[in-house]
Amino acid sequence: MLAESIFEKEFSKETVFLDRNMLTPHFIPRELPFRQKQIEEISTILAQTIKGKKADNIFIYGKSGTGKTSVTKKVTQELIEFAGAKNIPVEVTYINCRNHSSKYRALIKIVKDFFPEENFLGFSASFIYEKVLEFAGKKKQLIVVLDEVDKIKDLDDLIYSLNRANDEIVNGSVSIIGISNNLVFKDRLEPRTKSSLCQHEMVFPPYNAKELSEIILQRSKKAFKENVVHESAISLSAAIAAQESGDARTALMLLLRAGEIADQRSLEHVTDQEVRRAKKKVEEEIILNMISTLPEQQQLVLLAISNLSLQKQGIKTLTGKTEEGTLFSGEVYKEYESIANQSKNGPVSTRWYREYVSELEMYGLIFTTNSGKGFKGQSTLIKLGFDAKKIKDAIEKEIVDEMA
DNA sequence: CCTCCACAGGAAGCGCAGGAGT
DNA sequence: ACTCCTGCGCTTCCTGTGGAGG
Repeated sequence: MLAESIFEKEFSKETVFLDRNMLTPHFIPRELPFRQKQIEEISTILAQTIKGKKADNIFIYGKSGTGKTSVTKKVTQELIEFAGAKNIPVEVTYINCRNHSSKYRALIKIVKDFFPEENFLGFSASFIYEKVLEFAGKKKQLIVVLDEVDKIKDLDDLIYSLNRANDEIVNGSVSIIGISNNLVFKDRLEPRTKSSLCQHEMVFPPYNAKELSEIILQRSKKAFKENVVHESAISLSAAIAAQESGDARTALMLLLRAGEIADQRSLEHVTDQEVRRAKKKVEEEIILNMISTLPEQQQLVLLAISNLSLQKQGIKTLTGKTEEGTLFSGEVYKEYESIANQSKNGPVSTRWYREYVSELEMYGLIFTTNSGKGFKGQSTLIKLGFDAKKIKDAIEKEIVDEMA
């Protein structure tokens, strides 16, 4: 088929969406339901900056998809707008620490935001620090948002430096907002870092099913064409997400995928059937993603398990019935051994193989039970958690990629 | 009952990479 | 630039468990 005709076909294709961006994680809605309290709290604290004072540092904790980032971005955005209109020097810089995972990289990101035309890569840490001081020293109130703050390796240093800035500049200030979904990480910090970062601590609770369905209802009104999405599809998405995590992102992702499935099948409506299909698809995506991040040897173990699952009928118990897809630990190791012998690093020892197996179980990729009575000796019975063919394909593709 | 088999899982230690100290 | 240290992935060794078979 000619490219042109593909474009034409895609272009004229009927779609259930008005604006699918409304359902993606990057989108920040104007209204953030059920977060009024948190918005007020943060606004009150940050309001100090428009009076020319330093705001307290804030530490925000909550599981993923509870609106931490959205609330923070929204509040700071409004702060900037307000300050801009009144000509008050307030600046906000947002840093996702996953991409800027050290003090040095975070500082670079800060100065780059303030001096966009200059390039600072390669300059010494102290020089960059001076640049931050220079900028804040012009009677500026800086707010530094550190999202996924637990990803920073030398966080103690970074917090210390940013705080020290407040002593060295007279008319400006530097305030920090730290965001994390990992609560235990702050116990590893130095006490003074902790007390400084946590001047105000806030917890964002997960949404319940009712809240979730209201949230996604609101968004789906703008994301989809009118009367396309059935009410039951909304409540099902909310129920699934609430049950799993209370995570708004999951709920929206389900609805987005459900819409895409409807488009693919040229359906005019999104019903709970599409949501169920979407759930399966999202789950598969997560699993395949998980597999691709597994260490190579562990992938081989998993490959051995899926190979045998496809070949064998199962094992027989003493009572005579066959256990579908269940494998002995020993035979899996033999299969793994022969696969691994063909790869550049040989197989690991049986001891370590057992560790791999129990790890795979922790990830939920396989199920294991102790053989207990009915079998020779004591062994682990292994069963694959998902479709063997799909897992096999995924791993084999992964291995080919690594060779290339 | 004893021994062998087939495995589970703890303890110790080894080699290595990467960060800290100097 | 050098050593020193430490965590990590892994092997080796070992003790324990429980059915199978003599």
